[in-house]
Amino acid sequence: MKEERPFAQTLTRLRDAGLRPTRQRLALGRLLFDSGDRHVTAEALHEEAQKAGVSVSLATVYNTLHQFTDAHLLREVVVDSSRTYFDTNVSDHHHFFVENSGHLMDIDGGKIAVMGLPEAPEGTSLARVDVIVRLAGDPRN
Amino acid sequence: MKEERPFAQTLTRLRDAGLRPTRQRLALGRLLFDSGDRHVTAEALHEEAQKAGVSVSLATVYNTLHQFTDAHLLREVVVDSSRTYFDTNVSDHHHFFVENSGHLMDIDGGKIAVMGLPEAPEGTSLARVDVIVRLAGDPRN
DNA sequence: TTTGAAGTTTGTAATGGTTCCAAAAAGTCA
DNA sequence: TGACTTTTTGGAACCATTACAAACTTCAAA
Repeated sequence: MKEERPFAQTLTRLRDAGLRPTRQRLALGRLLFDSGDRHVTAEALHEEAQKAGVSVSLATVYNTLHQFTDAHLLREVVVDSSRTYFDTNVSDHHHFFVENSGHLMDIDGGKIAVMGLPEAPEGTSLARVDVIVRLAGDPRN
Repeated sequence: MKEERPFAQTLTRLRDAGLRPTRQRLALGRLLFDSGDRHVTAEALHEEAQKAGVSVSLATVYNTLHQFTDAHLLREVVVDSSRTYFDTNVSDHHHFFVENSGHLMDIDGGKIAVMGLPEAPEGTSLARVDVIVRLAGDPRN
């Protein structure tokens, strides 16, 4: 159960998604998937890549995040109209959102149940139910 | 139980909120509150005002929407990162969001119950729980 | 291995919703 | 009315995101 080769895991994910394993996608994939569940913005990931010594343009970060999202390797979380978050956790779950710090935390989907949901109106079908628990942050932070 | 004077209702709301009843605020207030629950974007309300023959700048529409929100006459709904919706329904409720048309519908808060919510983490307090039911829209629309 | 077509990346320009700003206009109250 | 405060306004500025066309990679067939 040890990591054989550094890129092996991400490489497989990319192949399965039909995405060419380019240097940039591999590097971003590693940053995103090699360390548990994460919530990132494009800007933040870009900065992180720079710091890790990986040269990727911001445009590519955006492209990649969207391609990963289309391939269901990521999920977009809409909580704040000023920026878009991408979540590496694509399983059934919800979020805590700390309003003033912009910090996101997962809430396991198994823990929460939404009762009494109305039917999807005529001509539409249910795509997803998002529960966002908005928190007033501690001003001391 | 009839409407006495056209602006009376909005005027009272403004006074109660400590907002001066200017021509612009009265006009926007009427558009917003005189016809049931509504979900508007700044651009849409601006256009609507123009069509109704009310001259208001877009900047004022933004200012007013925010002031109304601060005064709890409106509530902001975050469902789509590309635009901000304002909701004239400030009571406890949730939303249907039709993903491709951008259409929002209220779901009465009494109908839905969220079970199993975790406690707010140390140093934060619960501000609000938003349930967003995302719908795949009918492509025929 | 070479080659060429298709897919990717990149810097930069463009977009679009929203906010900022300082001057002009309107509301308030004695 | 006059003096003062709050609002409104048009236009510039902002900023996250997207668009674009040129340069660069990838990949598989020859």
